[in-house]
Amino acid sequence: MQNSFITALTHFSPLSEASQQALAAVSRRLVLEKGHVLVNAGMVSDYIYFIEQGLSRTYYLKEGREVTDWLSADGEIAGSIVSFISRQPDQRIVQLLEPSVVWAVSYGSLETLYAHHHDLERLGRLLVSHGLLQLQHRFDALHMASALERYQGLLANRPALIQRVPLGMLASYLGITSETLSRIRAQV
Amino acid sequence: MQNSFITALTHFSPLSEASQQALAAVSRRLVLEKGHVLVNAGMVSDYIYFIEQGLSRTYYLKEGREVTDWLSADGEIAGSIVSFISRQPDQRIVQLLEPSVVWAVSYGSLETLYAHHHDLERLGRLLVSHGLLQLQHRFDALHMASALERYQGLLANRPALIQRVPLGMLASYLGITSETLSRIRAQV
DNA sequence: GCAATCCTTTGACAATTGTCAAAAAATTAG
DNA sequence: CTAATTTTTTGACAATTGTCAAAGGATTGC
Repeated sequence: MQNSFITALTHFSPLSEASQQALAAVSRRLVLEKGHVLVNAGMVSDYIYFIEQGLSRTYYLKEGREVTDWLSADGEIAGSIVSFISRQPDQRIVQLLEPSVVWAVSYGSLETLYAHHHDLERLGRLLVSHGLLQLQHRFDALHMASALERYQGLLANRPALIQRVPLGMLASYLGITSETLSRIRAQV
Repeated sequence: MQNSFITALTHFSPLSEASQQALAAVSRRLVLEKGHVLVNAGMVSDYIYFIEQGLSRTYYLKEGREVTDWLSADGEIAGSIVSFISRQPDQRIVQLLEPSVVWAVSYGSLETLYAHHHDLERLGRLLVSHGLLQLQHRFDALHMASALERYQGLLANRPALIQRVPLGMLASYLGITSETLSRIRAQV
């Protein structure tokens, strides 16, 4: 077991030596600068990313404004998940907010690996399940919650993001405006 | 291929005869009345359900009010997904809104099937992926959207629900109050 | 290091949505 | 079928949040 990416994955589910090597063979490690765009809008995203170190933001434009959909930091998965899974174009853009080290795996190579290695297919299922839990948790945090509750939830669950992500992006991540978040911050 | 449940699943991914039979052997078909509680709050949910016909609502209490988290109709999966996946207790309750015919499969039997049938593990991955897409779609529909936009989104995407689900439940499903939804309906 | 740019804060005000209460309508149970 | 219960609608008002504009800070690039 050689790299941080595969080490992190095996914490979800064990992998045979063969599977680890096959996965390592199709993963590429990228050292990228802040601002680099991992996925552009309007295309089918062919890659999924694992952030060894750094920070990415997934966002889209709604009525000319950027809406932050997701934030991924060290040890997490990043990408335009909807497009990657559905194999359809999507308007989401994925951009690095910090200089980052990421691992990239293509959809096609994953498909091949899944077909040949049951343990990787299982790992894939568990990773998607984990993603679903995370998304549901995020959904719950916004559902029927006030702007203050949303901010407090973020503070409780992902405090590091508050330091690392510009306020405007955090605001739309929470489904509120920058002005409202700025005022909440001033009060609390 | 004998039942509607397995037929629906094979539309996601093909299953060998052996897998189909193994799955059929652990699935139970239930004919239940309106109001029946499939999953109670505070416990680990051991079953996942497929609704052959009918309608279920997943909800929880927040400050004494019911918050509708999910609605599942004919041909869809129902249950307390968070608890089922995480194997942790959850406050969500799943209740039938109509007399329904559902198929139930236990977590334990699914685990066993996954371990022995790669094609079922793949199907599981694809089902969870599909669930993730649905949840993301629902999230997007509420993110940075007004009450009117949310209602119009529901009207566009799941018009049947508006006929079948009481207004109060639809309102909290959309993250708004009953009064607001009632007024939107009166205007549009 | 400094100018230019971008981001955040603050203010004034408007729009949206929530709250509480009561009436009207619909549904349920006997 | 009718009474009881629950749900939906409506009204009056309050609270929250959004919008626009401008000032103040911070960051970036040369």
